Amino acid sequence: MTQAAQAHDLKLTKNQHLVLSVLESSRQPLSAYSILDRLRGHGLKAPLQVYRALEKLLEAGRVHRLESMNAFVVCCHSRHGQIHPRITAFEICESCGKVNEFHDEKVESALIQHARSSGFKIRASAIEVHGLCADCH
Amino acid sequence: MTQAAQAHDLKLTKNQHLVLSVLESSRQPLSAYSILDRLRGHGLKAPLQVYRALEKLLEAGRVHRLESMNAFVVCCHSRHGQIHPRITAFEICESCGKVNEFHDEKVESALIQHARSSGFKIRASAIEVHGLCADCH
DNA sequence: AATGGAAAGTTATGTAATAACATTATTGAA
DNA sequence: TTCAATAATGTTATTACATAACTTTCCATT
Repeated sequence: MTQAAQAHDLKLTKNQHLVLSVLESSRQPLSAYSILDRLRGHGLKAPLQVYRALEKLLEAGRVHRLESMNAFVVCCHSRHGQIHPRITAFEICESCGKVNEFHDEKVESALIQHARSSGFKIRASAIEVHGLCADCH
Repeated sequence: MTQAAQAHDLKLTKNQHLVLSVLESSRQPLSAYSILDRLRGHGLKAPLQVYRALEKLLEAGRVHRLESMNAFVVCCHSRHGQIHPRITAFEICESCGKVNEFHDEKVESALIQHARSSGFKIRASAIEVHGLCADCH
């Protein structure tokens, strides 16, 4: 990710703004198609319009993709222009659907250390834990 | 996962055996459809035949699903009847496609500790690191 | 042999993502 | 301002991934 791409004050285009708004107002991760459904009233008609917006929002660090769900969530640092930690992890509640994004120093250093010892060069990671959140069990 | 499902000496059905064989003979993870393609010569015709076999193999702990790739790999403990560690992680090479399954005590305890502190009850996890393996960089 | 449950077969459909190409907006330098 | 370059958008079609619903076959047990 480039510096420019990390800047959170980049102007969003119309579609990017629409998609981000939908994600921000959702309490759960949304699939691209369910985002599309919510935006048909705003003139969006095709999956690509959503996927292209998501691509830019991902590059800009404003949303995350949950690989194990084929779904997207806003990044908890999306506002504020914070520097985003390197390794992001998610706790995903199978009951209420809520997602807790977190950054754990120990998880990160353990993965980095393991990579170093096996000669692996990390470029991206997907760390997704499924289960029940505190409210649901 | 039940005890019975963990037993590795369970007899496999014809389709389960075919699917497992294909995965074992592949140096890379395979999608369900590419498994199907390789088994058309053996009479398989429909995706469901593969997905059903995969479902059983996953339950039995003989293969893993890579969520970030929509693909499947044999479990490195598939033979041997070993007890499978709780938390499994993968280093996936973006150049040669090879997957390194590993079980890291520090990663596991960090995730468990974080879950405990946030009141989250872990049921499953997907930990997939993408990058370049030692051979490729 | 009868039967009950698991596996397999088959067709259709649902969901996720991208290809290919045409058009419109924006930007930035001459 | 004008024009070229780049980015974004729109549109249609297609590919890839996964499951629903229902039928038939297989096989262990009575």
